[in-house]
Amino acid sequence: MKVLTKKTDYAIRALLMLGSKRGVYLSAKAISTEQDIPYQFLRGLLQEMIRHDLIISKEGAQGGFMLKKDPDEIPIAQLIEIFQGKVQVSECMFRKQLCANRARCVLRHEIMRIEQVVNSEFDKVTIGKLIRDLDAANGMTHGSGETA
Amino acid sequence: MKVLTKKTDYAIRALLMLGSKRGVYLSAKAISTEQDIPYQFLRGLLQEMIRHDLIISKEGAQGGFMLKKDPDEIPIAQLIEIFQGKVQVSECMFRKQLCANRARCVLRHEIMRIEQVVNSEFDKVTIGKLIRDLDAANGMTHGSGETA
DNA sequence: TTAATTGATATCAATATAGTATCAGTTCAA
DNA sequence: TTGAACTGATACTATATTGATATCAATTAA
Repeated sequence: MKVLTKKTDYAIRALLMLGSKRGVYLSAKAISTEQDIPYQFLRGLLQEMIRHDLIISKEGAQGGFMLKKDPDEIPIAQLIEIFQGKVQVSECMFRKQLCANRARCVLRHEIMRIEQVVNSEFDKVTIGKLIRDLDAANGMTHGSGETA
Repeated sequence: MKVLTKKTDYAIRALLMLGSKRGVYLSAKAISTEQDIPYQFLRGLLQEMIRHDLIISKEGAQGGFMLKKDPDEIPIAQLIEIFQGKVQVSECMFRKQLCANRARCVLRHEIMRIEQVVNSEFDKVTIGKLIRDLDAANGMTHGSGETA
């Protein structure tokens, strides 16, 4: 069971890079090279993140991408939702079988509870938090701002 | 993001049925009909569960399947692992990028922590617990042992 | 003007998921 | 002792999802 697909993985890494260099435009090429993400694939992801108001872009030479939102307001739960769809345990598990003739379905309830736990965990981890964790780890042995 | 695939979903339902009728062999056909699971597909799942020592079978007329383990010792985490593979956040997320030259990787640590939370939640829910929840719900309006 | 860039889309390949078909072997019961 | 009701095993097909590539137009800075 793969929790994060490549799309989400790549998107997080791109955002970490954008979040580490605020105020300047980073090109898709630069991100692709630095993070070892397939160029055209990454561009699709960046477009998708523009549509979701996470980043902005500037066209033309010296153009690129920049964070639009505060990194602390980008939980990875949101990225999972964008690139993998909302967390759902299964389309309508148990419903036909068990919930047909009663209002409340304990199984579905149980399953939904887990769904919420999972989501809340992914909500706690934001791009901002990851950047700080990363800086702290880098700070032990390197100057700040590094990613490798 | 789909947490349970059809395989896991069907397997859980089959086990709930087997767990509700202990001591008798239920045929794949009976389970398939009752639970509305594609017959041959179900048979594959049952074989897989035999291999994992969850159930036993008896061949021939009046044959079928029976639980081998105590329902309380079958967490759905195990079924997810069997039919969808171990829960993993991503193949080796962040490792190349961030962990190359240091022992500890805070990001990976963060991600692994979530992995454990998810797993522990799925460990808490066993087939036995689901059967009891189900019986309790049925008991409110029906005789016990019903599944629909 | 031109090289560096994004916007938009079309296409493709690989993998995973879901489902079907077939045949051999076993067992119960008439 | 035969035949129907079963499981064991395996091969196959269809569809969806994931991962990746290619192309061309439009924009911008130098």
